[in-house]
Amino acid sequence: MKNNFLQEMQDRGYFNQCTDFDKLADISNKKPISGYIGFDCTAKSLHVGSLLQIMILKLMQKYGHKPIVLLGGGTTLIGDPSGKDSTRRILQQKEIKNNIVCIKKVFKNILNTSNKKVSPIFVDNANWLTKLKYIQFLRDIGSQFTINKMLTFDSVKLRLDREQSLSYMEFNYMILQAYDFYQLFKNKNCILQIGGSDQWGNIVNGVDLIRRKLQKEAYGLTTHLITLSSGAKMGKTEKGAVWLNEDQLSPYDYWQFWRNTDDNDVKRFLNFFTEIEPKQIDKIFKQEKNINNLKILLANEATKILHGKIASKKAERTARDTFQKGALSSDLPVIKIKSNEIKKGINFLNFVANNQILSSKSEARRAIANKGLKINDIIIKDEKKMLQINDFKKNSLKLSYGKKKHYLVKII
RNA sequence: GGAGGGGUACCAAAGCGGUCAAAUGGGGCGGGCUGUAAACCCGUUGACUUCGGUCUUCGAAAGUUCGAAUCUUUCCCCCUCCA
Repeated sequence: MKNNFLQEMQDRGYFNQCTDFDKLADISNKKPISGYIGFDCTAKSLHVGSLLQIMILKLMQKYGHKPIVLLGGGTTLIGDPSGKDSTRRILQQKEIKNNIVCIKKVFKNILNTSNKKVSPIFVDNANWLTKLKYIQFLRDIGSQFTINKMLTFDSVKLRLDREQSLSYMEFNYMILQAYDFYQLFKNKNCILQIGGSDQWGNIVNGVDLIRRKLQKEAYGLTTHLITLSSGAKMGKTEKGAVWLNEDQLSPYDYWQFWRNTDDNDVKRFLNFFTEIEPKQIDKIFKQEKNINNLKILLANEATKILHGKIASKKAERTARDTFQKGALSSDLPVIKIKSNEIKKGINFLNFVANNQILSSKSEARRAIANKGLKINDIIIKDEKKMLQINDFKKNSLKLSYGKKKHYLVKII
């Protein structure tokens, strides 16, 4: 059985496994379906680790299916033990609510919200989970699960094998996730749950629960977890985690993240994180031999999806100006200083520490000792340096920390 | 509830009265090489400093001592076995 949506899932390398591939293909050939993916709300923004999942929601839209975005306001109160060594910090409900508001923005940027047929539905499982009655829930839902089976799931087993504690609270996570699927199946006619391969157990539990309680078939599908060629964890820039929200990571830094992709990951990432057709990607790879041009393509396309065409172009231009021409570019982060202060001279160490370029004066001293700080591409050697008016050209100077972090200092 | 083991920097893990701001490895950061890549090599990794030092840190608090991550007491937390 062939289905365009699932075919592209495979072509792009998203697809890992499915509870019943053929039947799912059959159903989605006949009519548009609804599918959901759950997202954690532990931070104010998602990061690239979640981007693959969002791309899948986008792909559903492409083929006319309806994506449901489940923001786990309820499950985040508990914390998913999958793949974690220790219990996470427990967040307050208020904090989670705020996180949800912030996280939603990204989905609105990336997904198609104008076409009513495929525009995403947002749900928050706090709406039903926080209203559960304990005894009733145990009788209705808890009775459907056996501890024997639950103990065999990796999320539980690995923790126990490594002799790390797993609280009863976390142990319940998989039941709640199964219950989510059950709720969405009943109320939103959602027949599919998608997740990373580490979610397989949780997803299967949901499918089982639906079968037992409703005698109906739901489907689960998982994606490969992204690994880097280097084996490192994906999602780091010069400035830390790769957040998707613009206020946490600028479009320029986001662009830079993709620009710095490992050679061996470029092709996979073009498939994963752009909308260029897989066949087209093959063709481009045959034509373009300069890997750096392909990285620029990746950066442009990926940034376009999240921040839009204009921001993407601007980031590319800034990168070209700073790296290739060594010139000042207006899109670099700007630090403003007052003209009367600069006339007196500003202690450079203080300046660098106070503007969050480095976290302390000691660190700044070290950076100078390691030849890491530059003004207008000239290495600073003297830690007692004072910033002076003659360091500036036309009221501005380029301050660099390392090779990739640049700032524009302006006199106002 | 009983018996034992343990809590050290971002993580893992040594140290068990002074030479400890604390070995080593990983991670991070900077430099070199290069292609804004990988690999590799070098440096660095508490804060402040007039570069002489000073201050804060080894689960928490109190104490012994000229001197404590190291010894004592109390408390908190984690793990294993038994009940």
